[in-house]
Amino acid sequence: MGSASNVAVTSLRKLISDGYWKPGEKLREVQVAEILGVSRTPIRLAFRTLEQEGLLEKTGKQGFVVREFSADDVLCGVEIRGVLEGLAARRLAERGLSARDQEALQQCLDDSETLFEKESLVEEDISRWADINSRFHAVIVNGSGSRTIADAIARNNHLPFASSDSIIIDAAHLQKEFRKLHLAHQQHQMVYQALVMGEGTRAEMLMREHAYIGLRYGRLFGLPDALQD
Amino acid sequence: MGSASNVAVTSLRKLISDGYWKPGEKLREVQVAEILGVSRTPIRLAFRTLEQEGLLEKTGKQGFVVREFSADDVLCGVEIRGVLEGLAARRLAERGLSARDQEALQQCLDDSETLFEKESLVEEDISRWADINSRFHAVIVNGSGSRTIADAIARNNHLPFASSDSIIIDAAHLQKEFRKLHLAHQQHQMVYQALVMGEGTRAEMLMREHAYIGLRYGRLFGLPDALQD
DNA sequence: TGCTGTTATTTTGGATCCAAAAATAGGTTT
DNA sequence: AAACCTATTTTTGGATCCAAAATAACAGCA
Repeated sequence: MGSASNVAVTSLRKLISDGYWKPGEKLREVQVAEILGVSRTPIRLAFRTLEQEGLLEKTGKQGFVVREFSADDVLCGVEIRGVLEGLAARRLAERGLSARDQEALQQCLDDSETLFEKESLVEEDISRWADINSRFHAVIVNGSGSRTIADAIARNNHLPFASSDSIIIDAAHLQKEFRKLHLAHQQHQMVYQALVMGEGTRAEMLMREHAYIGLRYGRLFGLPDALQD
Repeated sequence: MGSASNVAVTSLRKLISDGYWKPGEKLREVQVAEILGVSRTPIRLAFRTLEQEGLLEKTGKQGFVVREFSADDVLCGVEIRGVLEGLAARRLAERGLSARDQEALQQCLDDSETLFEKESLVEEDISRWADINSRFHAVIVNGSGSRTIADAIARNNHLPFASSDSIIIDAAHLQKEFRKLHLAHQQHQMVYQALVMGEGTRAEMLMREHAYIGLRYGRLFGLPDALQD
């Protein structure tokens, strides 16, 4: 188990994402300390980290409040991920894929291929897809070969709606979601093609476009309908 | 004057950028506390902030060390700014400039126009240009209308070589630098044209290209010669 | 000499304490 | 009823204290 301070960061991130406090609501150090069963010190450290991540912000007055996000912020978070992952993909294509990377990506495509052989999905397929998707993006991000780029993407991913992992699927309508996930898979295939052919500009463009598919699952964030489908 | 903790962040940022500690060198809390004349508490808070900004990193062992940057990291920092400011410019062009924004940009262009009417620059012109350049970029970043994008750019700018303000001019060769700054000015003009005409894609592309001009002054960061001119 | 296990010292992480700043409540005046 | 000033309570920021972890120093041994 990690230090109390690191635990505080992750626990707080979850509490905030789960809506324990309303947007704009102030967090009192003593209250948070009691909830997590630690003293104020690790909480104060955690507040600084969460502030940098963009989940908290200083008020004009005193203390920190949970950051309020608009539908446009959600769109921007996704677009930021698009341009950054696009940058990573372009670099990967231009430097050339290692055999290891190419295999890993191929494996992702094979895995999702078997997933989509059926006509529809069952609930547990969702987590299978989440895993495949996560691996695919990780290869590209790390494949940029730049820690600076990877860090920038990681920072942006702290916004709970911006990460490529944050695709939320409506389990009640698996039939409808099938088409959408299948499209995501096809986009992965196209990106893969561009990467192995060393077409950096095309890989970048495809990754930028691919980012928007996350928005299609953004109903929970109050996106206008026009952006949803 | 701000709180001791905020002072610690800015003071530490400067100390690190000035090379007080070598890259990879460990920072001891008590030592830093003595240097800045405060207790360990604000230092510990500052370390967290600086870690998020990317100037410090946790070692595998214990404590924080100053992050070491490669020439490629410098390139990536600049490219990241390019895609993010490009995103901001595209949004600004697509939503349309306010009269206020258009005036502010026009004023920047007018100011630099008078700067480049002469055949060469004197030393104080450099700070004049730095101010103009800073204002120009600020209008575009804020013009995106998205705090999320502005924050992402601000975070990236914490890398001391990535900010658009970090153009370093060799005062010993003002004659040679003249051409480079003049090119930057011409790029500003092109960006302005694209913005007022509402050509988002072109504005984005021009901003991305414009970012690279910072690299031309990157000698101090050990960039390979091929990237310099 | 080189290696390993043990002890001593340093350094960090968390809790507590205290003072200063800020928010709140209450009462007064207009 | 609204604005203003004051007093009380709350909350934060910084310093200090203590324990645990980690690093460094050291002795014993192959």
